[in-house]
Amino acid sequence: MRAMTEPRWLTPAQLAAWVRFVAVVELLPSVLDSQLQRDAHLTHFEYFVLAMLSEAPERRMRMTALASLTNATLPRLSHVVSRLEGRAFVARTPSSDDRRGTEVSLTEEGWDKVVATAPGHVATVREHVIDLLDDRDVADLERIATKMLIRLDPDERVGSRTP
Amino acid sequence: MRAMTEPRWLTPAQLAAWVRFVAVVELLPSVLDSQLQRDAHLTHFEYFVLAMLSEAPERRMRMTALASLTNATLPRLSHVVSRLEGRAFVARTPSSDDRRGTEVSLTEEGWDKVVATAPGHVATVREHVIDLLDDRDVADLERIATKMLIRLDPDERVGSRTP
DNA sequence: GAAGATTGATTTTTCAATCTTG
DNA sequence: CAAGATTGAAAAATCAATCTTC
Repeated sequence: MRAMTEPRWLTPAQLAAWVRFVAVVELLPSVLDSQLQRDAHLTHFEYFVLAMLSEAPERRMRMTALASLTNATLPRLSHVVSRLEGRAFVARTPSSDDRRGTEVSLTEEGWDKVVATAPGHVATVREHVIDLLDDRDVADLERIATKMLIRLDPDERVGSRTP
Repeated sequence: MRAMTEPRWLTPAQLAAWVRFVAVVELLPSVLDSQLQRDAHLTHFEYFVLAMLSEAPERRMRMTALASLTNATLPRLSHVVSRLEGRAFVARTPSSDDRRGTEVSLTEEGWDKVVATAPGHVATVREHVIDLLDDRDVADLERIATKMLIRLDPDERVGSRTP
């Protein structure tokens, strides 16, 4: 085949953790999507976009900033924003300072949608994830997820919050 | 709106853990898919199907069993198996005992594909996840993922391995 | 009627251009 | 030429039937 420096397989403990973790990664999105689709006709990603906008100053954000915040590519975000725009949940306006840029803003309808949808979504998150974890688990999960993000998302300076 | 018993929001600690965890869940699949797509023209799910088959007795399995093992729905698995069949990595044969059933088996080409692809995939898993975690992290991750699976996947009796 | 599985249509994501402004 | 963003085509996942056998 090709010259490979003897692949280092996972130890039994690592493999056990990986197998379960990857199962969670596979299953969690469909649980979140199902509830949101059923109760609000929204994918989890669409909801997340609206939620991030709802917390932004003036409820508006540049496409690139929103893409980074939602861990999405720009093409993906652009398509989703178009869909949300068609439903009147967001509006696009050209950026005033940089004329290449586009700003997305949450409309009144969009805000109402987030407000109406959030409780059911949080309940799902609690039911399937958070309420199963005690305080120690939560702390451990944050520590581990933070470590992973350093490599998965090198651009996002994980951990540095400008207060 | 409707009668809701005051939504219980997440505590700051829970929210911090959730935000990071959900970012990992969003980012990890594309990292795995990218490497496999680039090096083997396989999605992560396709690879996982081949890998599970490669470890099964006789390298063959019923569709339903394989769907359960790969955390997928039957329609999804069926489409993916069709694609893999088209590439001659797997073959379908009617089940001998239950004539409703279908058995999928890994072909020689499929086996070779897994053998050739596994090292690069494990390297990616190490680089982006496992090598960032120390022994304690790995143990914590398995504990937490196991708790989550109990709710995310109620059918799979997590934790009971018949030796 | 339920279990096992497949199929076709719809929806969403990804990929490769493309366009415009800095 | 890089950065910001969009677009349309291609690939994949989901959803709602459908079909066969138990």
